[in-house]
Amino acid sequence: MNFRYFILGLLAEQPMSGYDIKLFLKSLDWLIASPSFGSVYPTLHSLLEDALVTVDVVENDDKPARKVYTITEAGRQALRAWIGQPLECDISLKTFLMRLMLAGNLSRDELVTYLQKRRSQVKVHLDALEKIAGEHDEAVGLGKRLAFDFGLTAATTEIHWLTQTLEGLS
Amino acid sequence: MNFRYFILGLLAEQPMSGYDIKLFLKSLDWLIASPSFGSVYPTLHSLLEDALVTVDVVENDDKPARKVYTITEAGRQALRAWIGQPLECDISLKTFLMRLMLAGNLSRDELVTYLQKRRSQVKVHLDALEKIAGEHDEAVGLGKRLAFDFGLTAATTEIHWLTQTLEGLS
DNA sequence: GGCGCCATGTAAACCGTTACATGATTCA
DNA sequence: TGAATCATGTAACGGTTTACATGGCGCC
Repeated sequence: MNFRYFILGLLAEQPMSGYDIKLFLKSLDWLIASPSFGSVYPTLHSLLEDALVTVDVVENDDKPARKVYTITEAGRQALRAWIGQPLECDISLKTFLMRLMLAGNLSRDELVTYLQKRRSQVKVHLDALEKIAGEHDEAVGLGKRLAFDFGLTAATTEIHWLTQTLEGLS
Repeated sequence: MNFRYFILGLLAEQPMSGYDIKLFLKSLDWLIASPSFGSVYPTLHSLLEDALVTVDVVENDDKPARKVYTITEAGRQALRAWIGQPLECDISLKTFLMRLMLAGNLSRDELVTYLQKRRSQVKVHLDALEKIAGEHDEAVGLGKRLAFDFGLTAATTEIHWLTQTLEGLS
């Protein structure tokens, strides 16, 4: 949801310009989401104002100058605080993946806990979906039936993936 | 994304109050998304203003009065226009599922075309993901590797589901 | 010359959330 | 008495998109 910390997290791995960030995010469009330039640049300005990043203007002879942003120590601290905060009942897939991408800032144990928590949350929603899919059962329109079926498949797959990933991690 | 037409689509199946809609959407929270009351009621007012729905105030003795909204012929027309419009490069999973849920307004052929288009779009994104996952391969952080892996699994599963569903439909 | 890419930025509009207000009923 | 559910609504706020503006380079 909030790209602010995701962008900060990307800068924690390597300094980037707003254009770089936008391009990378565009390649993740399907997986996560791609904010527009009109969202990326102001976010960067805001991070700069809060001293979580610094800028270096890199001049190029043939290409326009680039503003490369680098994370500061305060930025790393803020990032750790954001990543460390509990998952609540958040469960948005996009947020899960954004945080997962920044798992480099997590210890192995923290990552395991994160994935386990996600798994239990998906399980809750799978059970809930099974229940309402059972209630609506017949009579309900074809579209709803298909959508419920897709949800069941997606949730089951995610739980399976989480279990396998957790096994690979231990 | 835009709940306006999704809500209109739900009303096409049966008249509902804002509260009913919110409850149903809440049960779909994980699968699609659940707009708040502060979003549902104004949307309903807007639909009413555009004469796409009508209201009936149903008084109850023990419970508060409910405002039950019913779709009009103009509303059905607007809904058909929305559903009929091409998918562009939209591909947001939520939008796909919202439209899928309203498939009752589609002919069998249109539904098949819709699912086929979705499948080809997911395939494009699967290929793109495989490419960037291959590029980043080693060196890239654990988090990114996991996220890419999840994306690959999710996309593969969706394509598989679409293929099976299409087979079941013919 | 025109198109597309690189690169940055701003302002208005849009859509949604959060937080509030109201008020009746039921249950502990 | 207080909390929870039912039921509707408004206003401020926030994040994002859309649409614009700028400007140089390389290619056909």
